Amino acid sequence: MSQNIYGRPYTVTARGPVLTPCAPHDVLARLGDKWTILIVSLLSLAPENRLRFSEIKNGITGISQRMLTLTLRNLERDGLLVRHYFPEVPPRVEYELSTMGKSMLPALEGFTNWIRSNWTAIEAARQNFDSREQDRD
Amino acid sequence: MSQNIYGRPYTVTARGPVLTPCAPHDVLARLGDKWTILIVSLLSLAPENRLRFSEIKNGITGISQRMLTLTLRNLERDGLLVRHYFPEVPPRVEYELSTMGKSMLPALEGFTNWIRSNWTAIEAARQNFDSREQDRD
DNA sequence: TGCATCAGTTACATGGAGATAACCATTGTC
DNA sequence: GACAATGGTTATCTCCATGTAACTGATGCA
Repeated sequence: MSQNIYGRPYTVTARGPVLTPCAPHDVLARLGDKWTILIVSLLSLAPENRLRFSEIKNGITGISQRMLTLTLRNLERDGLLVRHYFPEVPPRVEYELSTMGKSMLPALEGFTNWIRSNWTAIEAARQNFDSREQDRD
Repeated sequence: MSQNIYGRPYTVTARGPVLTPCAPHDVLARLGDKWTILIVSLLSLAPENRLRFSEIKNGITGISQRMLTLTLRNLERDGLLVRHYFPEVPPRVEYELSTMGKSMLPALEGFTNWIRSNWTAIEAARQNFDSREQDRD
């Protein structure tokens, strides 16, 4: 009786389907934070999907050193990118999308294609909603 | 010279690609919050993609009335679902995926399929990373 | 001597997401 | 008269993501 949708197990009861929390939220939460998808996108554009720390910092407007480090650590922890450290002076570090990270790109791109196609509609819906809400007094 | 990836405009400079922040982060942030994707998933399972407030509340373990209301408002604001209000006593309210909301499902499912396929690898990478980090002293 | 480079780390402050719990109006039922 | 059902709103609290800014260490260069 237990089934699966969007990575989430669910059971169909007399009152309708009942979901239990599960995996995909973790991944969506990671990509939904402020910087992760920008970094992944930037690496997807780079030759060999590989860039230095400073190249990423220069490529993403407004990110601080601290947030870049934190976000890269999280991506490395999840196995989505690989950190190559060269103990030179000054030190050099390169970040590269892992095999798993690269395998994510097509699926992610399919979804972001939908976003690109519908973004103006979403913005219009928001404006419409906000202006209608303004009336209630 | 300006191009587009993942909904984000970028320019290729001598130092590599430079991204400017843009739309898709908004949508990923919405779906990456704690409850949104659970609600969308639940509605995608329902007949006519339509459920009552109380049915959603019963279908999602642990969600509070407040967070359900807030998350539904945000989805309605974005035009991803439609709110049907019936002024009976006690009141009845039904939430239905909009046309745009339904059109999102295939792309979203493609992406969550990738997540489902790679989730165990991600968890393994996390454990590996955490145990290696533990050694450093 | 002093400053720049690179890739960070550390300390501190802040806003907002989310949790918890009480309250609301209307009606039907016991 | 008390209570349940429905679909909320409101107040208060906590915690975490994020921002800002200073500091690090080895070396090259002026």
